[in-house]
Amino acid sequence: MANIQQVAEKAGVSVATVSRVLNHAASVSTKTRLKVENAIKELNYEPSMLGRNLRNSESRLLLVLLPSISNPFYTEIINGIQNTAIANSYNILLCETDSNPQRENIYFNMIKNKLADGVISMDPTVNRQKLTELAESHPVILCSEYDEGGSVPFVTIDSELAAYQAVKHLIRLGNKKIALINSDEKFLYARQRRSGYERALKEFDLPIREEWIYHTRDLEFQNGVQAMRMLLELEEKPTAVFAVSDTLAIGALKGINGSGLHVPNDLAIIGFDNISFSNMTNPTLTTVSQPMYKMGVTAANMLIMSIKGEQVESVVLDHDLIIRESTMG
Amino acid sequence: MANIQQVAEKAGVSVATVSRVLNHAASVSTKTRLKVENAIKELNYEPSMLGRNLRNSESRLLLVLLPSISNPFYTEIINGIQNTAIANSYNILLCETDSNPQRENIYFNMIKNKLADGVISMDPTVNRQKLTELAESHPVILCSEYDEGGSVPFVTIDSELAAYQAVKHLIRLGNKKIALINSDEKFLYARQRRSGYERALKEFDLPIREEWIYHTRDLEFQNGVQAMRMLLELEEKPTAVFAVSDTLAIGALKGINGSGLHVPNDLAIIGFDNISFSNMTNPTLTTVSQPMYKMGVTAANMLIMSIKGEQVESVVLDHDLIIRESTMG
DNA sequence: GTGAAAGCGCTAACAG
DNA sequence: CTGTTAGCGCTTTCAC
Repeated sequence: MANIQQVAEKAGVSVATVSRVLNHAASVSTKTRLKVENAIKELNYEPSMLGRNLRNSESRLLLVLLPSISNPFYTEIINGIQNTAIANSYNILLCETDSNPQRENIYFNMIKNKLADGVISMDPTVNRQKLTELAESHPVILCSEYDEGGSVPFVTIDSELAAYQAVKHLIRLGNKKIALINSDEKFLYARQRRSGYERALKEFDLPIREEWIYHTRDLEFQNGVQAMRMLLELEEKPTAVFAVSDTLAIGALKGINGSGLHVPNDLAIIGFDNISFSNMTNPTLTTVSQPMYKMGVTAANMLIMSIKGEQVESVVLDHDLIIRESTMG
Repeated sequence: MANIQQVAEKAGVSVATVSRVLNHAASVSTKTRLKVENAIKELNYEPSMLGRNLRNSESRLLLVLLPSISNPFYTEIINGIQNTAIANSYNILLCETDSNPQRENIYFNMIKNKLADGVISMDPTVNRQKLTELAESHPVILCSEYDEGGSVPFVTIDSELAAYQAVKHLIRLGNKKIALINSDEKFLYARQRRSGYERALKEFDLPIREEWIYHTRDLEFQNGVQAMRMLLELEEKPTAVFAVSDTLAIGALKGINGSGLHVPNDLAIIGFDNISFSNMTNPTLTTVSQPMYKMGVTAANMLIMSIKGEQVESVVLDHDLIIRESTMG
């Protein structure tokens, strides 16, 4: 691979001039530019980002941290991020942390090392302290999951309200025994969604029973299946289930299908996220839709502003309850 | 952010010594090392990969090109790649091309620019000529989709055989009218799977009817739904369907569920890929399992060997037919 | 309008 | 065992 030196020699100019041509600087005569452009073509030259980045100390790369790409929830967000990034001449680096602190460290170092200009974290398991520390000297945006009272800007939805509305929908359908399939309450969204669930129950004077609240280890389907099995073994079975993610809800659906009970006739289900698969299940899944693409766009725009040194404010976006077959009993 | 110079000053040594400590070179006295390590800690120093990479002309980053992260098929492959990469002190850069040549170009340039050391492409829509050209001077491995008769090493499965076996399974169950939901036959795997489908039919003297072969635009669920609707409108309806991807098969399942027909009693379905969803559908989906994790591991190992300058041979891995409810009529 | 030269942060050869 | 120094590829003053 040719370098700028060789191009300069071939064109019979200095490296400075080649650099000027590359960066579309004004002060190059047409004649010289043509010579340089020809040399570039002939040598099949491509400028090295490494040299450029070192010099400019910017990489035009954005890091996107996510716990796992297996949850389709992230797909649309990433599209939003990616399109916005590209529109601003940035590229994105998708980094799966698998909630592994060691991997996390690797990626944090990439930021510190100037291999990336900023980071959008969607990983709720991320080490908060380290992230906050990083955010003091580097652009960081949180997406979806965030830090209550923290200093790092975020974009998210009102999880408490969304959960409240979802559960209220179940109550209006006549359900009095409503279970919650929650993930680990170390996550803020899990605490918020539980809180919304409880607010709705309280408002309608329905009891909050611990045995109807199941906590899963993570958001894989299988956990939903397992949760549902447990709930169906109870003396007093719930007549409706609110799951904090579609993956869990779909697993729950599977668990019910295996039990001879029918959704929505015997049991109503609501999920959360509106992943594409939630419209493919049988029955289709009622769910809370987050504006995923918009979240991605917003997060990326915030990050890019932050990289430019501008101040950014956190954003709370709107959600929707998408009513489908699983609550049409 | 401190640089190596400042660390050297603080420690009262030369930058070379600091570099030695950073790279765990043997020839540093314990006393000096301690001094340097202290200085590093005090200054909160992190070496810049940019400087290092420029010097070493390596980035220890591997590019992974995929058309879209929305197909869960890629998830496990990526896990395999990622784990292998990390075990060899590489990191991966996930790049969604959306089958967009412009994005592709960006990523190819990253390779040329030494921002990444090599690339694994899983994108069947990738510009073959450009990729082959790139492969002449840079490490490139194809994963899953490959170039027949091309020079770029690949790891894949025997799609023709897998399709043949899947269709044969349907025939053995007594089906004589078997439809194929295929993707665009510009893709090699699509041509191969069709070929396997036809071989099985011929072997049992079953007719190959064009109206039972449906081509989709891409692999999104919705295309499967659409395909199934078309097939169910035929005068002579098929009694079984082989779809070349689970996403299509799941869509087809959805299409059937909406029609009042029953799987597997009225219609059997086989998919391809064994994505995690395929076990969550109702009924669960019979499918061809590709060794996705192993494919990822193999591809990554091949790429790393190739980066080291070693010769690598293409690999064809084994597949399995996973029999589930959708063919248990 | 163009060139010479410094320097971004780091490593490695060489010298001592 | 440690320091000096050149140089990776590029951009950007500063002269001319």
